[in-house]
Amino acid sequence: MPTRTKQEKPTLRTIADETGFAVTTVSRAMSDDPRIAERTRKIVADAAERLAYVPDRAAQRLRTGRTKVINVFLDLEHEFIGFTDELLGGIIEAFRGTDYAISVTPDVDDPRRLDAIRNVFRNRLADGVIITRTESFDERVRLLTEAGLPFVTHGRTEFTAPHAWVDYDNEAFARAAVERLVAQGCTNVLMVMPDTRYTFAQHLRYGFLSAVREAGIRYEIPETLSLEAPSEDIAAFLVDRFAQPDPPDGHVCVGEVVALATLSALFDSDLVPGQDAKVVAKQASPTFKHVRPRIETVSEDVRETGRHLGKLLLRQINGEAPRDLHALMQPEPAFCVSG
Amino acid sequence: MPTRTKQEKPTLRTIADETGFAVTTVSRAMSDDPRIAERTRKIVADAAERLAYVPDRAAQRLRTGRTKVINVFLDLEHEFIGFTDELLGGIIEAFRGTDYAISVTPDVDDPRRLDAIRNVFRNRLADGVIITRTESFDERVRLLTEAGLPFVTHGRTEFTAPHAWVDYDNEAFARAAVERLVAQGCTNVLMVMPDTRYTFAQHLRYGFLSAVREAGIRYEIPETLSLEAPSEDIAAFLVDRFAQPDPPDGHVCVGEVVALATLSALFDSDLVPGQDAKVVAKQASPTFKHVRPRIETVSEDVRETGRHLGKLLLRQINGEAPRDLHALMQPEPAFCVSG
DNA sequence: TGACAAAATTAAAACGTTATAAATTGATCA
DNA sequence: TGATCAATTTATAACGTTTTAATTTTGTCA
Repeated sequence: MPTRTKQEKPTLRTIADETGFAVTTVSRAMSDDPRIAERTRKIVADAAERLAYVPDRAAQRLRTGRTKVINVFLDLEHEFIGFTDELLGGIIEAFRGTDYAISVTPDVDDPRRLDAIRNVFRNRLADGVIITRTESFDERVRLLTEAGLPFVTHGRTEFTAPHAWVDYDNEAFARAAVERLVAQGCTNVLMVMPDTRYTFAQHLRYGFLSAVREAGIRYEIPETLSLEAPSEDIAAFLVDRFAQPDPPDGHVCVGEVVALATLSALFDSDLVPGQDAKVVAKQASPTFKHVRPRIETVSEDVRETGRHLGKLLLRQINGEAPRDLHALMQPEPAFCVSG
Repeated sequence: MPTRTKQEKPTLRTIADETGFAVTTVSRAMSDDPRIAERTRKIVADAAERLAYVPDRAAQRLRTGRTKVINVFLDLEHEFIGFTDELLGGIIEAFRGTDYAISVTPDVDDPRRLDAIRNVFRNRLADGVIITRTESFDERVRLLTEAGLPFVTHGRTEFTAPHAWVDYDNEAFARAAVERLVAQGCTNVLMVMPDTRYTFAQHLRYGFLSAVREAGIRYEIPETLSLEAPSEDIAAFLVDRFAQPDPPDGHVCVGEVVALATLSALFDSDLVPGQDAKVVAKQASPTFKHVRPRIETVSEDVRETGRHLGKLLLRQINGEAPRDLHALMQPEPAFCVSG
């Protein structure tokens, strides 16, 4: 048993007794309230420092209603390479130096997803929320807007009511990817699409189709397959496709997992990437550079995206209207248009 | 403005007024206290249901000192493939159904790392802690033990005082990997080691060396290089090595990133994996199966690891002594020895 | 019937903070 | 000198829960 006397955790009361001021005065002094004399604030600050006082979160939260917690809903079911790490890392970076805690909740893909959101504001679990994999008419957005809880979405919606969002310019990505394939002489390009309920599916499709039409080449979009399918299924589908006549000679890969699946399908079909078919992929993780044979990539800075998500949420919590809180991340040179 | 009247959030008080019982009685009834008559408990439960009552976390926390928060320290700096997602997913799964929130904090690799831990118990931020990348004599473990805060480590330590941990049997992994290389005829195997301060480095080394000696083959452990180095550096080192005489003909890769780096180095040196050199890698993500050419892998079930971390922490919070709270995850068949 | 214990309920205090309203102090002015 | 006002400080009351120590009600038995 250590000799060290079990000393009480210091509270405002402790400082009050120590300095002779009232608890109210100490509380005000701690928040640099101008009503408290400069000299008093100094005395209190010194005492607080000496006693290693830290305010009690629970008490503050009970009294003020502010939780100092941010809730992030993350997709922990689908396969990604480094996406979650980077996004979370960026979000956390944005809150560094503040006293916010980052709480993570799985964003399950079923009706319970709305209950999880309701739980947050019914139980006052967080001051702000970040959601990912946004859909065009996302029920979560509707719910959060109605509840008046600050939130930022990763991905846009098609609601008229404004809300804060951060998105990657997938239209520009798809366009750029097709253009690169065209430049390499492709005449029939394939892209596996995300489920149409996600807003970014529309952006991708638009960018893809307009670039394809502009170039006057053919394209394939597998209708029976989505980006959310198990990557084995995607690979199997492609192997099957490659065995049929007139296979695509170019691939736009919207993520690293589908890129790897595509490369494996080519390999397993005795086709050589870069020769029998060109591949352009969206790259989000640094690890991807080790993939061989090398393929062309268009990069997405996911960590920066996370940082924006956090920063915009913070601004909204601090009172800014969500109307202008947007950031559209640009492909390639990590350049970003921020509102 | 919605017509819906701003109705007050229901509290114990609301239920008390509604049912005619005292607040104390309602509180006890809600926690199924046997001192409260069965009939009363029913009445209160019904009222709570009808009013959609949820207890206020802040008030509970202030009163009881219990936060209902778990703090997970995560490495968000190093490159991984799917590791963080899976571990976090497993941890969250373990707490599903409880009302614990999972809070994530970056585990920075500098002196501040201890401040982050201190912050947790000085500020009563969590009821339990999970730490990763455990070192043989980890200061964080010392600190947490002294503070008496429940915690589980991912990775063992060499302290005599017992604490809860979950670990992967890296000794078995290294041994199995070498044996597989030997079976394929390798005579000079190379392994890039993690920094020696991490406990699992000792386990790897021991398994690796004993298997190598047993087989009577040669080995290489680059001394100037660690697993934590940027993966480009690892690839560059290997390319350089391959240009020198008597290159290794077998590789044990402790992770997917180093495996990709190794494969890229082979490719860039015009060597063919599986032919000029065999590669065995630890596989933790499902995505890795798309890597071509196929290499042999030994799998690690990271999600299951996360689940164990969470479950053991929960048991410890509920009063079990940490002495027997261990789980050693076995390679390959997702088999696990749990204490 | 009253006494007494057991069962059921309750009032009051406390956790540590902040907001409201009131009280004190000191300075200024007629 | 006393009145007035601004500058400081303070007592008190919440926030919503749980715990401690009472109090009331019910049931049992002589």
